[in-house]
Amino acid sequence: MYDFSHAVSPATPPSIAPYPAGVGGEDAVAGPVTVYNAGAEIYAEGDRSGALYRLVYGVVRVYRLLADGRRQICAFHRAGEIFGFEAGAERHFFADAVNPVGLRVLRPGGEVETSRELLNLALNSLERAHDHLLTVGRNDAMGRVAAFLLEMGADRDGEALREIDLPMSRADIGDYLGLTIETVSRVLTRLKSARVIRLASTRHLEILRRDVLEDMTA
Amino acid sequence: MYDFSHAVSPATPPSIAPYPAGVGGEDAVAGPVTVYNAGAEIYAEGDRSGALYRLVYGVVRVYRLLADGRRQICAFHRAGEIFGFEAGAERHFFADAVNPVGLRVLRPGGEVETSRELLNLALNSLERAHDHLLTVGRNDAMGRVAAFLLEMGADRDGEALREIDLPMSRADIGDYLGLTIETVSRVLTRLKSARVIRLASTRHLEILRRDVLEDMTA
DNA sequence: CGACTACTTGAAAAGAGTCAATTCACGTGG
DNA sequence: CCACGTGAATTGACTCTTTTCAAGTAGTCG
Repeated sequence: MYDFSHAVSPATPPSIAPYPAGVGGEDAVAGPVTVYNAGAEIYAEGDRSGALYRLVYGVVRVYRLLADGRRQICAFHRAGEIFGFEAGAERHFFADAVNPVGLRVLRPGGEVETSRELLNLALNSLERAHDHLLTVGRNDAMGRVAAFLLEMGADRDGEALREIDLPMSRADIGDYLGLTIETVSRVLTRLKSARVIRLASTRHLEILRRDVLEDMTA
Repeated sequence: MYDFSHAVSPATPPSIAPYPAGVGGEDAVAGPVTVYNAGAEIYAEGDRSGALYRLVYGVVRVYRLLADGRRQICAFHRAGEIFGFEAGAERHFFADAVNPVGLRVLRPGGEVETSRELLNLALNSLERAHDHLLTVGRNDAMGRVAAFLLEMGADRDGEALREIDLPMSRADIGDYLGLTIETVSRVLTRLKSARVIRLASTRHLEILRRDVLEDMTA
């Protein structure tokens, strides 16, 4: 089930930088941009899978929900990224908008080239999943938050950013890293006290000592 | 980019069984089986990627090594499984034989069908990675070990097995689950005391109460 | 039989979680 | 424009789990 009721009709398709070019390349016949409000669901577990999405702006969280309400966020996606890969005919994940989001639905044809590019995209997703597993599996709370900040503190080309906007809540960060919100908060406070970061406000920070963060990630 | 440049052209498009079907089906003109001793390296970080492997028998561990010696095992592969997917031209992982292993090297051609099947295989790997992330991210020690036992206590069709052989060490299990060997050992002892499992020997056990294990996984 | 490695067990310490109380930030309405 | 209410974030005190460090035991291979 796909609820578009909250989706506003696309304003103007913002032009975006070329990158994982290919499927739904920018210059190609780009479909309309669908817009979602913060918190709006993009797809849910049980939905029929198949469609892929290219994020034009905003941040999307992809997650699983457990019977007891616990949540594991698998990934945060940002502008330019493509998400929505699924192994089966049905979705096993939920995806929704962290903040206002605009995206394009990609409708892959059956061409050779497309299939290859899909493979590359899937392999990139796989790599990210493994990186994330490493973060969660082999780091203490400090290391996980450090890894998260470094991830958010780099643009898509890996270029380091000094200022970071965190559109997601502490709860989102906790569910991404396998920590409680209290622990996330305490770690950020410690990093602030140690002058590794500067917290301009709760959702906006500056990295003062990137090297220290990198050392924590191990 | 997925580099097929070194891939040899496929002999005969193998007929494929339904499921993670595919590339290098058993009955097709299968290449020679390469044999590895326990502990032998199949590939290493930095090796050129591209080749895929189909495991004929034995268990393979795929892992990452950190600068300080910590290790994160991403997956254990068993007979029938295909592994070796990588996003770049170079491998980011190590793979070696847990016990004596036999495998076939798969050489994908560039055909449409092949590329599609590769995509399916990659998506299955992705799904497994996400399952593993969930295990490690949202479970305590008991839950992780329970999930591990259920994983090892099922054959490739998901059929439940009562008796389990664990070819891997406690250290392997710990590095797979993000736990220390002591914790793994203690949890197994607790499960034994609670008569959830029976430990015939350190590497061989029997699941007495599968339902209890399932409840722990949440 | 002896040496080596894997595994188990125990006690103490560290880390993260839980519960609870504030504090903060922001949007709403007076 | 300010007061208030709501949800988010922080902080504190305490508990519980897991790690760490240290023996000790069991298996295995020569």
